[in-house]
Amino acid sequence: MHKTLPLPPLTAIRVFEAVARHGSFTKAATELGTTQAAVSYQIKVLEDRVGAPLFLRRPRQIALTEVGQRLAPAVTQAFEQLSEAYVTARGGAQGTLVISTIATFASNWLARRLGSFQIAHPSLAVRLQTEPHLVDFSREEVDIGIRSGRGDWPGLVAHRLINADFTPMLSPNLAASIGGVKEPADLLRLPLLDPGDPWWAKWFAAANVPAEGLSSRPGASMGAQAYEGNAATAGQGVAILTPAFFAAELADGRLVQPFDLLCNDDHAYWLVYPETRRNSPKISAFRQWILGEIGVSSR
Amino acid sequence: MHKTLPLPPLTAIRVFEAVARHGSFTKAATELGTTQAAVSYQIKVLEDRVGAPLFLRRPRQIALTEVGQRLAPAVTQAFEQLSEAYVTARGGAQGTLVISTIATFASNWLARRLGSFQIAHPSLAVRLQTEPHLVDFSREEVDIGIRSGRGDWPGLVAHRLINADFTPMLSPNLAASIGGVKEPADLLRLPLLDPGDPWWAKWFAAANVPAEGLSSRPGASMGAQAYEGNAATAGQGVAILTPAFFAAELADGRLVQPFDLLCNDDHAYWLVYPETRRNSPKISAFRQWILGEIGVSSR
DNA sequence: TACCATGCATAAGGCCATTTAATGCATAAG
DNA sequence: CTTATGCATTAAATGGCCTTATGCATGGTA
Repeated sequence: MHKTLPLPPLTAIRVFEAVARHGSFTKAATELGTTQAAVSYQIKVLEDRVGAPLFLRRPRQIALTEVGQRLAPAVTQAFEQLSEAYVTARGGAQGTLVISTIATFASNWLARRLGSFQIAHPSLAVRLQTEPHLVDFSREEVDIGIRSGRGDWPGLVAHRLINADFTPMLSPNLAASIGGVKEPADLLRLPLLDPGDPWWAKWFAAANVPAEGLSSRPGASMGAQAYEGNAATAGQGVAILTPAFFAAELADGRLVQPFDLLCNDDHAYWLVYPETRRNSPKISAFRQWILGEIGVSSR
Repeated sequence: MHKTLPLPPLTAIRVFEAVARHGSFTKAATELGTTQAAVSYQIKVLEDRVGAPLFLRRPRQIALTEVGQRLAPAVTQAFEQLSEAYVTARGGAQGTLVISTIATFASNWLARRLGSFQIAHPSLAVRLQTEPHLVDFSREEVDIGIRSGRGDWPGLVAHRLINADFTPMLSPNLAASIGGVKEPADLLRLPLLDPGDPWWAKWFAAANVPAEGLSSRPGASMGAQAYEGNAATAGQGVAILTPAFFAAELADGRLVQPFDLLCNDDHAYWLVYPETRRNSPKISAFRQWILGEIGVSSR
């Protein structure tokens, strides 16, 4: 077993490296953005530690001693390696954006638009992972999250993206099958998708339609808007959905929203990330992009 | 031209290296001889600089992030290189002792005894260089000097080795050739080596012998005691020499010192080295050795 | 389930390493 | 001989870093 010799102060080594490279205290000071006196001091510190002079002080010029000559190349190399590793790490840190979100948002909103972000930031690799729970940024390697909630997470910055509004939606054909949906109560004559969803009760209450025993009605509980939206588009029933997630279907007529009445249960979808990383370039880039997208789509 | 990205604080990098190696803030703190809080602080500093977390904080355990994984090996390697270079430089600095002295001292005193120093310090390589002038330690790569003078050099430590006493010496045969040298004036009947040397005038004055026109007497001016000593041993004349330099010749009878009268001109031989290097191991070793030798030989 | 041990985060405060500014000194250049 | 360059040195100011103390979350244990 051998005891490791403690390294001399790294500041001194860094200064030495610069001096050795320039062959001048003054020039090294300039490169390091410090004063010649500080350089002189640090070299003295290092010489004390090494136990021998590192430079010969000739008038208007210094020269490495043998000891200095042996030390300098290795030190320079070590610093180059450090610098390279740091730059690489920093680059890598900025080159991949990991997004954690929930399946609904990913498939109904993000998937369609993410391409424009990647085109705008070709050097950024995006890794999209869908997870059921809000990620813990201190434990998982995730840059940003998109989650529903109230926007009050401690330590996190949260930007409201879209409200979790909901309203019934169905295919035009299904509506026509009963001669059109004129008033809320008409919906009860059609199969409801996932009738046990509390959103139904809430919406019918807001519409002043008595609707008991909803949960006992037949209907599959699929639990994710994406699936229910597909089912509704296929004409299998009426779904209660968030319009913002089905802007495309509404625009091209695959789905219709028979009533303007929107409900919401106080939740919204939020973009979240740690406060401490507010200024990370890739996070800023994504924030700027997604808020822009929201602005566009809500017009 | 590319602008070099300034490295993050090296303290933080060093701490990171230890943490990455141990996989623990606490253990790294122990290795570094500091507190866990300091480690936590430095890691945070570095994470700010890199722009991304380097560790995932799992309960009772941390793990490197991808960025951290990319950074860690290179950093460890760089520090190993630094450490190795430092140890090597330090070893080299302590492994060679450069002595600058004058020819007389080297040949008449040092050469005979240096062997015992090298035996006592087999790992120390000794480089002996003879130069006419007192070396400037800040300009020449020299560890210690041996010079004559008054011992009052600013910035240097000076140990008095031997006094530059002088007294006439000659071979026993030469003395016998005139029936023995009984009193100082007898010397004037023999050839003097380098009669122009001011030492002769000084010594005869001290001996109360009138001796004018010494410099006009024939005789070679060799200027170095070593040569004059040899000439005297060979019986070519009387030399005025420093007894300490000819202890061996006096001991075995090759030379005799006819009179006890010693003169000196206020000079002495000194061991000198920079004050700042007083504690350098190799300098201490040499100082201890040579002062010991002086003690022995002056007994 | 309650309690204890482990490990990292955070806040406040102090200290010392480092820096700066000013000056001196030696030498080379003009 | 004068000027310019470059390093050394000093004292004083600064702030980065460390320490102490405490909190928080988790995992192990009775």
